[in-house]
Amino acid sequence: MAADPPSDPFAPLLGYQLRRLSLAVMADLAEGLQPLRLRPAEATVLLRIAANPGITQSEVGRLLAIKRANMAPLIAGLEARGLLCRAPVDGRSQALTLTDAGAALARDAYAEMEANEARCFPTLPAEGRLRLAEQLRGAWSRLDRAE
Amino acid sequence: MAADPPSDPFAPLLGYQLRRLSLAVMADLAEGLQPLRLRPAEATVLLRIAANPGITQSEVGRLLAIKRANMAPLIAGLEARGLLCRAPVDGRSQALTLTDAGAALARDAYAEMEANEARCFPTLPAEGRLRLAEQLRGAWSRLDRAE
DNA sequence: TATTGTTATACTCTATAACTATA
DNA sequence: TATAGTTATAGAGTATAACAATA
Repeated sequence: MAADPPSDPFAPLLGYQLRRLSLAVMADLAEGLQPLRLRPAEATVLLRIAANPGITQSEVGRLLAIKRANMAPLIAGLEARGLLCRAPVDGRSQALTLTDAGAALARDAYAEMEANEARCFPTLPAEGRLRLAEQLRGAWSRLDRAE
Repeated sequence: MAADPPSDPFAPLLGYQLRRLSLAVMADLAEGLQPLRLRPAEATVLLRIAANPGITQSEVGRLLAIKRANMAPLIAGLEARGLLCRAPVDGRSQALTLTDAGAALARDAYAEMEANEARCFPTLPAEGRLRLAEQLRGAWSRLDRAE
């Protein structure tokens, strides 16, 4: 067996390293959300509605980069669990708001996300974390616009 | 319509921002690899074998975090296209090496990955890119070990 | 014409379980 | 017992196309 670790063609590739880290963080988050019976995508939808009561389904999709076609079953599932309500606003759009149960679950979900951050980035100070988050946000924002 | 953009609960969450950026970068890469008829996972396997001729299938999986069960059809597909060869090493393991066509395609794939990096991170200097890549690698390496 | 929401469907990657064969 | 490879299957997220209803 060779003692030398082989050269790694992916070491300098930010795209690859980003993906590996993102997958590891998501796996930790998915596990943490399991007791709440929420998948990561469902949790983000819940938090988005909590932050924007009355937002429409397609606007949630635009903000979270989830296609309309994929929003439909997501919202239907959350509604079936009594976590959110729909109220027609103009005949084709519906305003989404959380029920009390939905709001409570959203709070739990956010607490879990913060716990996930603490588990995954224990050494990074809060300041550096925020600055890095802003950099990442700027990068994908530019890319999404370029498409 | 409200003029104020709503508060963003995800702004400070590194996990969320990492995921959005990773998805945007991967989408760009997938598009760039399409002319080569390679999916991102196939390209990484090809590059890993190019860097480690004679590596076994399960070792590739370990290095790339791809489960054995998912490696099987991946390798079979690449072999069916004449991109790699298998040579038995001990009756249950097989050494993987690229054919000439596979090696040529791996070079093209790596060129595309570098082009992808240039498109996605145009402002980041090479030095900062490498330092960030190392940080990300350290982070997921720690997380993978903790599981 | 454009937008909202929906359904159907497919693709990519990941996950587990179970099996065979070999070490 | 542990490992290598395989098969089958399921889950999660994403993608496109097409449709009805509304603006």
